[in-house]
Amino acid sequence: MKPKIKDVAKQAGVSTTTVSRVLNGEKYVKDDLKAKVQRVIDELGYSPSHIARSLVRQKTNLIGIIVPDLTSSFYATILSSVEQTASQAGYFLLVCDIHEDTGKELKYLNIFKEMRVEGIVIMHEKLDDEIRAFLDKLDIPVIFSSVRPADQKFMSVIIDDYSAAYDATCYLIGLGHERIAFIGGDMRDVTSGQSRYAGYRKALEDNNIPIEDDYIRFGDYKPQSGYERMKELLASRVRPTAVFAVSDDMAAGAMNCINDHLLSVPDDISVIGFDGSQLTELVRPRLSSMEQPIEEMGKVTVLSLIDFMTQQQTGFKKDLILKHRLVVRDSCRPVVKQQET
Amino acid sequence: MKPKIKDVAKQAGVSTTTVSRVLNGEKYVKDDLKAKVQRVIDELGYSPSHIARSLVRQKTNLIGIIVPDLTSSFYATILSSVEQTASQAGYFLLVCDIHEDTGKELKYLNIFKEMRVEGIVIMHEKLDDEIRAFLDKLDIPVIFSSVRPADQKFMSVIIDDYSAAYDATCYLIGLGHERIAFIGGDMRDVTSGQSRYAGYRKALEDNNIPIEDDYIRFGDYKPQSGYERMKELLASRVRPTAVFAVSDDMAAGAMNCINDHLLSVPDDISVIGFDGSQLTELVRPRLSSMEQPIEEMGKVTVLSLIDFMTQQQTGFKKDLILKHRLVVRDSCRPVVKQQET
DNA sequence: CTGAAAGCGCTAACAG
DNA sequence: CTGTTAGCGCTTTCAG
Repeated sequence: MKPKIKDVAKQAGVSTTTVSRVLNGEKYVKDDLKAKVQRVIDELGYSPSHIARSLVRQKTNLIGIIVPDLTSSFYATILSSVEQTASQAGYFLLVCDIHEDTGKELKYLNIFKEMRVEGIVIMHEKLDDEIRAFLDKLDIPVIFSSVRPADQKFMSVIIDDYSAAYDATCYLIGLGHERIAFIGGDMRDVTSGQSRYAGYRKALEDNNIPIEDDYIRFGDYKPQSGYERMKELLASRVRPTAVFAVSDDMAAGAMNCINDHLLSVPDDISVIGFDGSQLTELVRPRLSSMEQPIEEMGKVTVLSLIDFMTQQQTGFKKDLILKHRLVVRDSCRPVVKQQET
Repeated sequence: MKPKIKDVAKQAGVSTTTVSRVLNGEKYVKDDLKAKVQRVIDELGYSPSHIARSLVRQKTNLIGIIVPDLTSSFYATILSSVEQTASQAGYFLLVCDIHEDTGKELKYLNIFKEMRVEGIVIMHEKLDDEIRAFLDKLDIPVIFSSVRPADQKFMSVIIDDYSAAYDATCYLIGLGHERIAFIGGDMRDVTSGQSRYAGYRKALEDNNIPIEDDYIRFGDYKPQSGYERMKELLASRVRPTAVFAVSDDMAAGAMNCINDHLLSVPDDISVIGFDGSQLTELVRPRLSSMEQPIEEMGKVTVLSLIDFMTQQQTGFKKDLILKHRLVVRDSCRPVVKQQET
């Protein structure tokens, strides 16, 4: 089998303690001994067992992460940034892609616990009671990234989704639009569902634009749903002149739908997305979007989590609000006031 | 601190052995004892330490995976499928995103070894000598996914990239195209670089179409490079009538470039991509592409790896070749023979 | 059916 | 500077 520290010790004619010391780069080992031990280690191809170490050191250097859907570039990009930051800090990532399966989430949370991960990041917020209960009595630091569950108990790294949606809508209003349709997300999501919807409504209200229920639809953040909701929107008695979709994927779907109906973006209808994904530069016209600082979000998530893990300060937990930013590209244009009442 | 098996045993008035037995669902425990132990476990919120278990059982249930770039939807999608399959089989994933950093790869390979992962999947093939040497003397099963390093020593799950590229090119030829440009990948990649390039050349040769060096460019699989290589291609003395890009991302970039030059896809230039990513349905016109069975690839990768891990049959290692498939969408059209010599 | 005892591979006092 | 001695938390013979 694999060589163990004992084998190295015997082979080098020293005690396991000494081997352990050179392994961990401690001083107080004579240079010649150190060299000899190192040579034996290389010869044997010895590699210390992280497992045994974890057991005695009570430290695994593991972080567990729960992603809703790796197939989505938004989550994949955060994950990438999270991995980057974690590995730089000497932590390793145990990844679980739940694919909307709550059962799998609970199972993994349990596994994370058994694995003695030192921290957990969660990227979705549809917490059912069972999971909430589990999290409540869990003594491992948990941080939410890009979402914020209703409970105040957890730390979150997010943008101000309400303001971001408000700002996006105001941008459209500033361009002269009044018939502004909204393609929202899942209303069970407080962050990306409810908050963005509320921001949209508030913007209209503040500008004295009546809210037209017919212009409001909800999708699942994916392109296909954007396409289909847009199709419904196009069937409205009076067509909207602008659409705000709360994900770039849905916005892209909506754009395609508009095109397939022989209408033009932005000449006939302006479209604005949300997220600031790579897609914005790939579609034509390029998609204006309310950008989330995705990379930074991943980075801040891990850094805060590690902070939380090491400081042991179970009290003080605060949300971290990152800044959103409107990136104007080519998919929106001032409304042509043709049919002013 | 966290309760341990000893605490449960004491609390329930039994030995740790008994607790261990109910933990592992063994029979030979009286029902009343089993019930009592279970109750104590719940009360204490006891969760067995996977670490300690791994140490004694010599089994970690861990699989390490090395991804070149999670930001790419191709890899993210495979990863998703890999995770799905692994978790169903009771394995957990330790993920490393190397971001083209060979140093990080070696570091992670070492960590995987220390972690005693039971298997490793690698999704890129730029193996430098150091990594190759490391892999050679590693006694953990390794499988490559979507790529195949030059060495015969490793198992790979791939498509036949040569034939796929050949077929894609023949499709264009079948449409009457003769001025077919090629936007390749990294020629250091044997699978997606060299093989696809060779397939392209062979298809032209077999059809007696002279190979025009001016029509051959190489990018890095990303949209931007597709855009830029296309720009060069458009500057050719005689414009190509079709372009074969070896990634959908580059194909999409090329399409945008063509559009930005006020030319039309497919009226002026046909474009075919490679991979079969979600992007193909998102761009307009929808992109015809040589599709890789991405989901299946992830699944087969894990299943074969586990097979390899458990069978311990170090001999028989064979590549698994999955089938590619041309998916025709709207980005190609028969050439208009206007300037026949 | 149940428990005592011996490790899994390593580190951490504590002596020398 | 170096080695001895206990464990880390669990499973697993081997008796009873």
